[in-house]
Amino acid sequence: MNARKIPDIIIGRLPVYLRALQRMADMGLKTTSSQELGEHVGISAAQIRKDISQFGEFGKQGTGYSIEYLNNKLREILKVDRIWDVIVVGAGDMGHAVANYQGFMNRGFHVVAIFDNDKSKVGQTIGEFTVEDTELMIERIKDLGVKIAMLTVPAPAAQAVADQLVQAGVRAILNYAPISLNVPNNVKVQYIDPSTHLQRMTYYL
Amino acid sequence: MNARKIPDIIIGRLPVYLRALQRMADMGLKTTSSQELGEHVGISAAQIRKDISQFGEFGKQGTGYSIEYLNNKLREILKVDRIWDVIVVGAGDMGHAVANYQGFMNRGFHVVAIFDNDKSKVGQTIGEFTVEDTELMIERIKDLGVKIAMLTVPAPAAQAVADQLVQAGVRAILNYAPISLNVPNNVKVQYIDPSTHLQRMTYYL
DNA sequence: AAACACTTGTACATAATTGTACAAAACGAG
DNA sequence: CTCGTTTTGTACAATTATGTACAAGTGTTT
Repeated sequence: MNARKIPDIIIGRLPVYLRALQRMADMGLKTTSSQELGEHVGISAAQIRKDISQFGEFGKQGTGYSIEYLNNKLREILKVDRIWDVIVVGAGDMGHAVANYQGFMNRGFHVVAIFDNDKSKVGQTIGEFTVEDTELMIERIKDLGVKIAMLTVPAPAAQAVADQLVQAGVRAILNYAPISLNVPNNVKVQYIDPSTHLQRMTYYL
Repeated sequence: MNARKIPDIIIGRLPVYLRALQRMADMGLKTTSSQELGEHVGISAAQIRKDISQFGEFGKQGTGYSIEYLNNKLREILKVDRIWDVIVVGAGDMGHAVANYQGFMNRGFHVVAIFDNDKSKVGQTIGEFTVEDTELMIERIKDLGVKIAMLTVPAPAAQAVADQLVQAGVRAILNYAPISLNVPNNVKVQYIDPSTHLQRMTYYL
């Protein structure tokens, strides 16, 4: 695969480039430059060129990058040139919103099931899904072979659920609960905590 | 104020420390150490000590940090030792979830209004709120003096709404729309795009 | 076909971030 | 009160990330 180790900070920028490229492609544009892309995403042109060049020479001097080609390459690099099945744990307001969100289409993800431990929620329908019992979750995840989970349970329950997910073979967790999770080294966690994001901005107000 | 300029990467970690400290305080704990706090949040003890020491000498050798005191200091530094009014734009599934989210309490934020441009949604109730018309948004924001907005509109509408928010005096935007926003330098934006977060993890799968 | 404008990929320089190590302070045990 | 343990805050070193500058390739215009 990729010979040398790519810094995670670069990996973190690639989805942002990809999002902008997909938008350009949707608008029917054919080529772009590091300059133009940089203006869209708020990152310097040199940075973008250096990031992209970690993975190969995808541009052409004088003309820039083919949007379609770079788009495909980035999807390949990020392994979203396929569809990943994803489960949602927690059928509260956030679980509803995430399960119904149409924005995963075309980004490489597909929600296949939603779980909750509240018996009064089990069996309810959310969009096209029926809420399943958390008690059966580990087996279901193993059967489905799902590697990615979104966690929308209350904070006090999050670590216990994360432990179950790890046990079931999940390798990536998108955690909406406002708490840091402890997981083994081979499991990745990303955090979405609106309060944390807001607090990062109030410092500057 | 603070004499020297603090790097943004440090500011970004403070809300994570604060979240862990509030949790410890809720559990009735009185003191902690950079070591212990680091284990909770997954950051090295030295890093935490250095980050905190940017703002003063809040710890005591041999015993560590008073949780209550450090908690208060961080809230002060991040300016969440007060309650900030926040508005939500976009009354879709995500707008609903965000407006009803109870997790902003005790973190320094209070949702005061929700807007949508869809006339069929205007007037509907969401929890304790009544959806207001985006056409009247700028005036309402100015009247309320709101400085923080959460953007949960579809991507194609996001930039136009952001422009209106800036015009109304908003200084911090939490953007749930999957698109990069262009705003003046004195306005901060934070992004929440689950697909982007997921794509950052699939690279490692 | 020469001149020009544009743009990449990278070498090199600069800046920012993180890690290491330790003096100094605090506290409890004996 | 002395010794041993703990833990902070910081000086210094190492690493990582970003910015600058430019040779070289591409296409367009005259």
